[in-house]
Amino acid sequence: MPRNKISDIVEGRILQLLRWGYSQSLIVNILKLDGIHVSQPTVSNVKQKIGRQRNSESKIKIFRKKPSQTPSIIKKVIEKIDVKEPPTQRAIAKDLHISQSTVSNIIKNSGFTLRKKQKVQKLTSSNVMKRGQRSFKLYRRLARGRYKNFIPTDETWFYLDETSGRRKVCYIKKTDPDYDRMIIQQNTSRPKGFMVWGGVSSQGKTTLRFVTPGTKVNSNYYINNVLKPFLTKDVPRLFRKGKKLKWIFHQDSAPSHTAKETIKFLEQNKIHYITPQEWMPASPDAAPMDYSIWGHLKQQLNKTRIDSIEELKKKILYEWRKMNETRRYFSTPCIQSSTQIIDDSDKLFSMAPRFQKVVRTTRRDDTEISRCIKYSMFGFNILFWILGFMITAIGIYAWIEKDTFDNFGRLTMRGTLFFDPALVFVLVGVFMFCIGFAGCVGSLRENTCLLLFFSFALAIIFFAQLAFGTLVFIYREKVKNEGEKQLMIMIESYRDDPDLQNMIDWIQRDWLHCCGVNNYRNWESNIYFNCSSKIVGSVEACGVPASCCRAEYFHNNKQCGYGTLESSAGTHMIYTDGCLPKASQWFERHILPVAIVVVVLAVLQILGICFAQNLRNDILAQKAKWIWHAHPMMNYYRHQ
DNA sequence: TCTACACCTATGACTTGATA
DNA sequence: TATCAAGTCATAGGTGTAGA
Repeated sequence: MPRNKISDIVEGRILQLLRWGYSQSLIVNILKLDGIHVSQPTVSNVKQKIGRQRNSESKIKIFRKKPSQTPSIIKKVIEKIDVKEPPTQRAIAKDLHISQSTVSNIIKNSGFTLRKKQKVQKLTSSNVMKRGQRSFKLYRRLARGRYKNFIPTDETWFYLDETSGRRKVCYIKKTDPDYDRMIIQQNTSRPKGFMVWGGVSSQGKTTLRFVTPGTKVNSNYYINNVLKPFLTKDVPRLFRKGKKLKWIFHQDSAPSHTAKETIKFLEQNKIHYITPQEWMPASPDAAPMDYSIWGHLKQQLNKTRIDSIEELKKKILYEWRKMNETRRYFSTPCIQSSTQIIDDSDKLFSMAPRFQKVVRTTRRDDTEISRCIKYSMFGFNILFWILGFMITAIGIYAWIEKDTFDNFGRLTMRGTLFFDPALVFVLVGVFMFCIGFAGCVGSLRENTCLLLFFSFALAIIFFAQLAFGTLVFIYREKVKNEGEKQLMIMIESYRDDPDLQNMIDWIQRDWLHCCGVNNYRNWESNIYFNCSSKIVGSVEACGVPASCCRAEYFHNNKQCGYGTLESSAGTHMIYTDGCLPKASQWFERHILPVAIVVVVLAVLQILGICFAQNLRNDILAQKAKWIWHAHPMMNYYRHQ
């Protein structure tokens, strides 16, 4: 049962009644009449509570077993965090014998917020404009895996005071005027340090080159002490001749890099390099050395305190060597950084967090387009394409040869259209041509739309064949009757279409050695071979086509079929069996080869669909990267 | 019958270890 | 380092009961 605290009004009413001398039970009854339900112990508690308050100097104190957030503890916590370099919460908790969570709660309740001190990049309107002009061009050069050929290089300063192991956090109050700004670290004047040059690529990293303090890094120094050793030692090691990689030198637009002498040296040595016109200043995504590698290295150095320049050099070399295991991420032209960028109007907008996390990543990105599948698809489909083209050409030629206008006229004639072999050739050829074109060009040009069409068309053909086969099996009697009817139409049209005639002749004479649909007498249905044609003086009346003649008679007498339909005539010179039963027998005899052909066709179709989908998925995966690389400005402008 | 007290439960403030 | 869930503890209010 929930217990609600009695209100101050009820408490005041009880107190008033007690002062007037009413007993506790009477007070309960009086309050009941007023609609207030309290128990007698409650009245007793009020009486005792007031008594305690009178006896104590202050209000009722709340005693807890282990009060942690006491004023003194809170004060101590605030004293510890409200300094330039506060200790960790864990250390504070250990010191004050409270938990880290309690420290966190005290900090939060006291109105403090944690801020990480970071250096920030200043992005001028000029930088913004250059990004807009140059980003697309640069990212096009980096796209489709070409970034693997790049060697981004850069110099940076390492200072002793950056390696003191100091924490880069501070606590700030909402009332602080700098609350909405990042805390910008200021370098101390004339710190002890030196400059280091280095570079990374998908093939590995260069040797670090230390610049002697006090040396002037001009074009001469850059060529002799950096570029020449790089060309003679690093490049042969990283890009061996067998790899055939056209490596591209990636450097920023420092004065020594863009000097005429340096450019001349690069061109004389036929080095492909990023020109000053392509370089995007202050762009974390375009300068992995500046915003990722050096940052990572400095982060590692900052963890320990280093007291001398020599020690710093050793530590840098040690950390540089350790970066071997994460070599792959060097090849990705994007960085992990929480860099903030300030534009001219001092507005803050975040950019870098949108970039991929690559530092310390262990997951490998091995996705690429399979060349084997791509060129297999291309090779197979180009044959299919050429074959389709040839079949179409033959069909069109045959169709035109017959009589174009007559053919167009016959398009409207029901029942004979699909028995035109030329037209069948054209339709099949066009279909093969389209599918072959889609598969061939789609795989070669990595066009996902064409590949989708290709796989979709193949899938439709496959399922249509499957459905056709199933229906034929289920309705085999009906199909047989319908086939018989259509074949009879073909026989009736024998003299109307030369191609149809050639086809029927080939079936009867060369393939099945048959005559008519069910038997040779089916030819009576053709007007030219029907006995009634005798009236008009047709020589073929009461005969069968010459293709019905047995081979031994056909060579000697092309008219061996004449008169064979007459009742008195002999049939020993012609085939008397119909083509339909003969065809049935042929399939029964060749069931194994037919089945093999069907299975091979089905497998080829399924493989075609799988290959096309696989290739399409690979392309989409690569495109996702390409789109990301090609439009880094999308994220950038979104924050303006 | 009245009162004080023990005991029980609900509630809320607080602490703490685990974990993201 | 922040946050969550579970546990701890004090307080308020209800119930039952012993004692005056």
